[in-house]
Amino acid sequence: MPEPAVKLRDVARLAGVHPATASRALNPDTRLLVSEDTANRVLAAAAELGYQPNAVARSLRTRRSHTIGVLIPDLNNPLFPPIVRGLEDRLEADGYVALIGNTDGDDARERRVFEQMRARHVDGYVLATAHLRNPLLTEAIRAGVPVVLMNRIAEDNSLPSVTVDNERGVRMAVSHLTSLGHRDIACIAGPQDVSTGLARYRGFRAGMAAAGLEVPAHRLAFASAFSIEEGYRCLRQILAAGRPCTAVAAGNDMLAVGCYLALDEAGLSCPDEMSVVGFNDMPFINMLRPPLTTLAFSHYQVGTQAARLLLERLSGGAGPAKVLYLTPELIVRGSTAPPARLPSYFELKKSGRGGP
Amino acid sequence: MPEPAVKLRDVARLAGVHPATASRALNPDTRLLVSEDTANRVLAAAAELGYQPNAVARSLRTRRSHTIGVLIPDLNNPLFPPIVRGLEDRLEADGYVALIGNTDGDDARERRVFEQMRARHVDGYVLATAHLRNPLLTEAIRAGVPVVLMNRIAEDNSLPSVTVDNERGVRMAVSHLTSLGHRDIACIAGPQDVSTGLARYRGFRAGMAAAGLEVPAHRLAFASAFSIEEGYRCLRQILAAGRPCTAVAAGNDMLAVGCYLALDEAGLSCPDEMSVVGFNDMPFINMLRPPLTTLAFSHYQVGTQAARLLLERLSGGAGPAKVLYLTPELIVRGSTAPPARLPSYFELKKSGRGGP
DNA sequence: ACCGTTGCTGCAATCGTTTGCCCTGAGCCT
DNA sequence: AGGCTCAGGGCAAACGATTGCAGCAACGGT
Repeated sequence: MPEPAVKLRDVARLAGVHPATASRALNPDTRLLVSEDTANRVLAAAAELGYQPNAVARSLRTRRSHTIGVLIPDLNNPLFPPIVRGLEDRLEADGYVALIGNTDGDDARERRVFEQMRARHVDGYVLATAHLRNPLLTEAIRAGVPVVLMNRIAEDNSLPSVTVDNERGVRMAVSHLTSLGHRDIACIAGPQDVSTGLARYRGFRAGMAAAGLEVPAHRLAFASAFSIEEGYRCLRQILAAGRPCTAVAAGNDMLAVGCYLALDEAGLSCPDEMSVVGFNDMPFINMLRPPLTTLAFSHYQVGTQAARLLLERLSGGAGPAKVLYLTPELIVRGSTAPPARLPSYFELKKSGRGGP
Repeated sequence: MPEPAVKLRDVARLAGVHPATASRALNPDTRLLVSEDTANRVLAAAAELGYQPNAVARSLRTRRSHTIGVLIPDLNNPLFPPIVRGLEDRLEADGYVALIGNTDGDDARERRVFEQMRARHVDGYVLATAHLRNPLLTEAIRAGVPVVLMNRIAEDNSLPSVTVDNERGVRMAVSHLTSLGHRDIACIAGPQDVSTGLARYRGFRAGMAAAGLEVPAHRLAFASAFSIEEGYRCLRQILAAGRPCTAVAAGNDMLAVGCYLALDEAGLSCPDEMSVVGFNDMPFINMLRPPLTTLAFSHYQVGTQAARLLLERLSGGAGPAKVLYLTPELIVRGSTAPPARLPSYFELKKSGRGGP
């Protein structure tokens, strides 16, 4: 027995006023248009009936759905849940809810989800999937819907975004490694068509240059995705080159985890024979053995800040797009140590250790 | 320059028909009410204009929002992202989207989120937060909104739900431990007011009974939440009792991770001095050292099945509530091994090892 | 005493779709 | 030929809120 929902009409009737008046009394912005006396009567009536405005009807009339579309690559990536939590918590405070869409890095799927959201008239988008050049962006802008970028930024800084200072982070990582005594440092760079991949790679080159170190091609690999598999593949590739190195800077923690697998397979121990440093300080990454040295920033805050930027736009704030950079913090854990005094593992390998 | 959205009226005009006719032509269920000829004209017009129906207006009229409210304790718990993905993927196939709400195990917050969703007229709920007795349940049912339970079940099986066979899983775990030679097995049980906590504890008792083993009170601890902290606290408590045991069955993987911390602190090695088994096979749990022996089931499938059950209800399927039990699979990894031949660590402890 | 102002409230249109109902014309049967 | 059914499609009323406009009192100023 579904109970009939109480609507504005009922509240108005109980308060003895016209629905229009009730509407004004209920909305804080228009409350001053009605006398305090009737406003109170309406409020009381609404409370008594347990009135909940019909969000759908309201959206239709006001053309605001109080819904935000959030596009992320994959919720299963542990980086995203805290970010999403931050977003949702902040949005909720302003009466908005988030619609989460996973794109799996697939352009077609991204477009589908985007359209779905558009049909539901989301008031704005938060994108964590933006490639450096992304047709969706121009499309959304043309439709007049505010967009905020998270974690990644647009080529020309033309959109509000919140991200971590990636370049600086990797420079910190490199400087940590060199101060431990490493000179032969490999790099597994992320995809170069997203801003994080690019900026971190630039950070690596800058850090190495600042230390006066070379970056030979055989110590460099480009992952096609920020995934464990790619990290594994890339480190294998570097090891296969047969030239010694004592540390590797990975484009993010997932790639670093892939490195762990490749090291295991090669029978190399971390950090004794190879130091590894990641980026992101994902949840649970500190539970690995060895716990990963990485660059941390508040994921939750990325979410709340992105929400803040978007809410600003939604409430009419115009002006130039703000780009927020969070400062990363180097968290030194067990995966980095001074380079071994032992003969390089490449020598050991030749003498039969290290397995297939 | 926001471009004006194309609406049904425009399509109708282009096709030279009345909006009502266009509506019927566009809806596959009513298409047979218009001649094939006009239907095609309408379809063509819609395609040409890139018509996207206004979901809000439709919802208002049809009283179906094609939105599902999903309540989970915390997205940050790695168990949930795959479940949510399963849900979303399955729902999307039927044109539904999910609204995710995190309750943080807080009743007040749960109620707020629930109301929020009700105001948005969600067509159904999927709850992963259900306590054995939950006022929200009766409320939703009274409002005539279908509800499906995930991961946990209702006291009396009165609601459709999908869960893993918890009791059986833990019996498998216990039998694995006993077959390794363990006899002194501790248990860290989860909260007893949720079905998972209760069923797994029952499974433990059943498994021990089947093996003819005792469960003394000092080898039993009840966690107040499925958290790392509680796991840590509980194992500490058991170790503090000073009575030997060689294995511990934890109520889920989070509790097991807490056990790892307690063992580290006590200077005990896993699995040499203490075997640990978890439940859930959370993402990344296999990356720990040692990799955790645990009970696996497809989280993704929990989501898809829950979605399926709900969609069934939404399309009018009545009948008794189905309760789906997935079969767990024991994944043996490095955290379990035969009990040590060494003198019990409790002896070692007395002789000064094992820290403060 | 009259007029303008101000403060409150009601009226009705509107947002974009869906759907019950009615109308029209064609086809068919007797 | 008349009356029947029936398919096809238009009309208009919803769904439940918001909001421009107008009415209407009370009030104050000259």
